[in-house]
Parts: sequence; structure tokens; C-alpha cells
Amino acid sequence: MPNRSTSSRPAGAAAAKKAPKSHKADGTAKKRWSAAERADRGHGPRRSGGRPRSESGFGADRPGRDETPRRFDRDEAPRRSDREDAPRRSDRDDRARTDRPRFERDDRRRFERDDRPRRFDRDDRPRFERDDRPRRFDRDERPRFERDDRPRFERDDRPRRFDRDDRPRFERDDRPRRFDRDERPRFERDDRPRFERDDRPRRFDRDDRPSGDREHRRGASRPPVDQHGGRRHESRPHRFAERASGAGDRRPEWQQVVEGTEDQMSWTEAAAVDVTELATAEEGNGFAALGLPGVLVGALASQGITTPFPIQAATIPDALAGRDVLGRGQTGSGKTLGFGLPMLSRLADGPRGRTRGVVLVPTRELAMQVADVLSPLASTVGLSVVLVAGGMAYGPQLKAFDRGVDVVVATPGRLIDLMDQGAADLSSVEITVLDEADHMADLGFLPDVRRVLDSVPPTGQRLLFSATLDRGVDTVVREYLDDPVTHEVDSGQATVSTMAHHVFQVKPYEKQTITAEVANREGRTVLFVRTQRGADRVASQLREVGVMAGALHGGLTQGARSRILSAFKEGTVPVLVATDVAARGIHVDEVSLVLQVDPPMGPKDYLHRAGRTARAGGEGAVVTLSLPHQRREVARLVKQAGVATVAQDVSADDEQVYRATGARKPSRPAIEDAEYERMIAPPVKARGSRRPGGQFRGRGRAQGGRQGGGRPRGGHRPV
DNA sequence: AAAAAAC
Repeated sequence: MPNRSTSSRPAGAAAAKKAPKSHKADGTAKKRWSAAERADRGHGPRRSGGRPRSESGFGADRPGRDETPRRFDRDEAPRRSDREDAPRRSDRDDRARTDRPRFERDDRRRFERDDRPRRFDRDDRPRFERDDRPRRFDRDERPRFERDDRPRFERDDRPRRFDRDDRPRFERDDRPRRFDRDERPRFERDDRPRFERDDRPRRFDRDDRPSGDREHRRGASRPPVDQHGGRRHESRPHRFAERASGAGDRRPEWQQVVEGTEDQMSWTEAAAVDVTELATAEEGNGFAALGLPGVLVGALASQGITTPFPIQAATIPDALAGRDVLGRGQTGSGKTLGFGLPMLSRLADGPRGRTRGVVLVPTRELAMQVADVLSPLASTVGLSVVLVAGGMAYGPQLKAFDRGVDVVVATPGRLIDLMDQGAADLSSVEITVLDEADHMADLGFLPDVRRVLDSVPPTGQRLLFSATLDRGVDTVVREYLDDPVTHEVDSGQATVSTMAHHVFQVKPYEKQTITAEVANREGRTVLFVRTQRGADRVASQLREVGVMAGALHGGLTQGARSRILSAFKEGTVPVLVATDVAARGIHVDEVSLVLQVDPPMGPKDYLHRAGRTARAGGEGAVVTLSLPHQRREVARLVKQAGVATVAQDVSADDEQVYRATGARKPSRPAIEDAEYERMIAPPVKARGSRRPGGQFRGRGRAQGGRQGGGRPRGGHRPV
């Protein structure tokens, strides 16, 4: 047994440090009990191995070892006080006497020994572990992390009652109820004095312009924009006729059943709409009734779109008439067509090849989507559309301006870039649209938006649209709009009625598990997180437990952004973990659940994130996870978003969660990075697959394709 | 206070 002795180890090592007495298999020192520990376990003092003994050969290679200072507990010549002739002290326990057999001796030092007689009721724990305070019946004995140490006035010790409103005072509304009070959240309310408001129910055929302005549109400072053929006067009798025949769907939005929406992302090719095969604008087509040109109405009809959404019915007539419009409609309610159709109609009359329409949007993905929606419609009236956004090749965009392009759909940064390069000329722009206008009026965006608005002629028409159009746009409205008309079509409801809302109060250590359970559900799911890194982290954690998830955020290359979004649309990656880059406007079919892993920053963000589901009359659920410290904040956000939902405490593997979301316990093996990469790889064999971008073919093929061009043509048309 | 938006 070579390991029993240090002599088997290199002499140098043995000399360098105190030799262990025995070793484990790996050569490390074996733990030796101290005398005290041995005594605790009922053993006597060591009989061997306690220290080197020259007579046993132990430590024989360490000369001078025996010169180490003597210690009282060494079992050799007894110390003076321990010798037989030492004066006996009455309190001395002779268990320590060295003349006793070693196994009976207690070699621990005095302060280490507890000589008191044993008592069953004594608390032998060290002081710091004991609680010596006198017992009090009302003391909270729970461990600190469980106790509520706040002073009494801060605690709420009253027994819980299901019907009490426990929210902090500033969150409660204690005012006596009044039947006529507007309870909608502030950003939804119209706080203007009564005489400034127009409370009459909206009618698509009413001329809302101030009376002095009805016959010609604006004052001398802004010549009428509808100079090309007097569209307004032509269309008006038509609209009246339609009204007389009862046309136009006036039902509230949630009662309408409409096939398809404006936001459908995958219109692949402009050429797909063949003018010769267009459905005719029949009597009763709601879009024709709004005064849109027949060729556009036909293009829509051939897509199965014949009934305008309320926001479209409300805004199109005014926009067609050339007025500045503020439009607000619920998420997924058709705003893109709300501004797109009148813009294209008005530009249809007039010259070609100069940029006469600009649509500004806050994200590149939304820009693609809007361009994809407008491009085929534009081509039916002979207008070309170009997508101008960062992260994509300059070539096609520059070329488009070279040839002359009629409508620009852009994110602000790249458009300004092209303006500075002298490629984009906005001096002929007649119509400017701010999509997600309240966001574009944000502090971060405003300077860029200003630059664009300052570059277009001040006489042009401006259209501002958003699902949460609030007073935040006031500055823009004041500076850049002329006598705007506001259309708000959301029936006082913050979210659509087909949307279910849940707030899950989760424990920090279970959040990840619950997130994975929910993400593992059937169907497409969008997860929202606060930060880019958070998106990456959550996505990779999900893949680790076998849930195919991809991260989407602004820190990725545009190529990666496009690929993950495509994979999500195709369904190969059913879970998208996104920052707020995907919160606004992005449309993906059949997203059945939105999970807010991190709470949104504000009530507007809540509504936009939620709006990724339940689009165009579909159903969907919105789940918000809340940690203990977020409880109040989340309650406030949800309430301000106009959602009447209270948090429910849930835990991992919780029947409530399964029922509400269709969650399932993840049970598949981890997804390797390589496998994930394959899923979002560039669409090599993508012939026929659906992609976010289509080929834009405006007049003269204004733009060839997107970054990484050369993508195969073709593909089926979406339903 | 993060994200988005140009290179």
C-alpha cells in the first residue's frame, strides 16, 4: 500500500509541506479529523498516525522534526500541570489525565471541551446560531428571507379579501363613478374641450373641412393639391350614389369578416396582378364606394379584398380629397391600405418618374412589408415603388432613383443618406406618410423625420397613422400639418375583442421554465424581451431545451434579420424571440400567442406588441410575465393599456398556464447551433418558398432585388 | 432607459 506513506512521494514535496498521513486514490490528502471532531463522534484520541514518530520511520527523512516546539496535547512526556505531581485542582476533569488510556482521554484543549454535564434541553449550538432573546408570542420566527420586515405602517396585515382593491393609491381610481366619465386611458381620450371636438359619428361621405374651405381646399399659401384632373369633384357624386344604394360596410370592425388584410407580407410579384384579369368594380364594392379608381379596386378585388375596414372607410375619402389626416385604428386593422390607396390614387393622375410619394416607417422589416403591399397595387396604376432602408445594398436603390421612381418607402436613416449623396430628390413630393407616427415623433427619431419633412415641399399632403396616435405627435402636427382631420376608429377599445390577455405572476427561479413551457406550445409564438442580449439569451436557452427559437433584433446583420423572419413566416422556426424591433406593424399570419418575457416599457408598447396577434379579426392571446418586483409596474401598464386583467400567480408545470396558453413541457433534445443555422440558412432551395421580400417591378423594373440579390423568382401567391 | 435608424 504505497499510498499510505509519504515516503512514496517525492522527497521535495514531502519536505515542502506537512506530510499528509494518507491519500485518496487521486493522491490528494485525506481529510483527518481533529481531536475535537473525533471526540464529537465518540471516538477516543488517535492511536497512531497523529504525528511523525521517528521510531516508526515516519518522518525519518526529516531531520530535526523532533525539535518542533512541544505542544500540550502531544502524547509524550506530560506537561508539568498534567504530571502526577502537579497540584490537583478540584475542577479538573481527570478525563484529560494522560495516565488514562488514550482512548479514554479527551485531548482537546480546555476551551474546546464542554465539561458541563449533558442535559437534554440545552441548546448547544454556537451563539451565532442561537436565538437567546426571550420568547414572545408575537414574534415572527420565520427566516429573514420569508419575513416581512417593513415597519407596520408599510405592511398590510389585514386579512386578504377577494374584493379589496390593493393597488397603491395613485393607481386606484377612487373617484365616485359617473356615468358620463371617459374612462379610457389618457392617450386614448380626447381631452380637448367639447367645442373643439367633433363627436358626431363618423360618416365617410361628410365633408369635414371648415366651412370657408369647402370649395377650394386650402388657403392661398397652399394651392390645391388635387390639381390633376379634379379627382375630388369627380369622385364625389360616385360616393353619394354608393351611399344611396346602401353600399359600404358600416358595421363595427369586430363584426366584419374580411378575407385578407392590407398587411399581408408576401405579395411576391407586382406582375402577379394582371390588369386584364382584374375583377370589375362591381356595384357594392366598398372600395369603389370610397371613390378609388376602378383599376385599384379591381386589383384589391382579385385579392379578395372588397370590404374596407373601418379605418379605411374613415380615412380614404379625406385623404383622397387631399386633406392632412391623422388616422388611428387598432393593430391589424388595415392602416397600410388606409394611407396607401389614397396615396396611389392621387399620384395616379400626374407625371411619372419623379418622387411624388414618401412613406416613412420606423424599422427595415416594416419598410419591406409596406413596400410589398404597395408595390403590386402601384404597378396597376403605372407607378413604381422603391424600398429605401439600411442594411441593404445601395445599388438597386441608387439605380431606382437614377431611372426615376414615383413612391419611396423608407426608413429615415438611409433616405437621408441618399439625400445627402444627391441621389434622392424629394423636391417634387406631394404626399408624405408617417406610419407609426407616434413612434416617428419620438425623441430618437424626430430629428431624422424633421429632416425629411423639411426636404419635401411644404404644400404637400401629410398622412399620420398609428394604432396609438397620441398627443406625442402634437409637435409634428403643429409644424407640418395643415388643418388636419382626425379619424379614430377603435370604438374606445384598446385592443381587439378577439384578443385574450393574461398576466402571470412568476417566481424568479421559475421564469425560465415557464417561458420554455409556453414557447413549446403548438403554433406560432412571438416572445418579446427588453434587450438585444436578452433576445439572444432566451432564444438559445429555448434551443437548449429543444424548442426551435430564433432571435430577432437590431444588433443582427440585415441578412440574419431577414432570414430569421423568413424562417418564422415559413414555420420552420415557430418561436421568434424579438426586441421591440418587431413590436410595431410587422404582420405574420397566424401568430396565436404573444409572450412578453419582459414587460413592455409603456402601455403603447404593450398594445403594439400585443397587436402581433389577433390580426384582421383573428384570435390570439397575450401573456405578460411579471416578477415580484414588477408586480405594480405591470399592473399599471396593463391598466393603462386599457386591458382589464389581473395577475394570477402561477408556477412551473402549472395547469393554469397549460390551459391558458397551450403550453407543454419541453421534451425534445437540445438543438445544436449547427442545426439552427441550417434552419435559418439563406434560402438556397427556396424556389417556391415564401419570403419577406418580393421582386419589385414598378415601371421599368425600378428595383431588381434586395441585398444578396439573385434570389430566385417565382413563388406562389399567398392566399 | 432600451431600441430603432446610415456607413
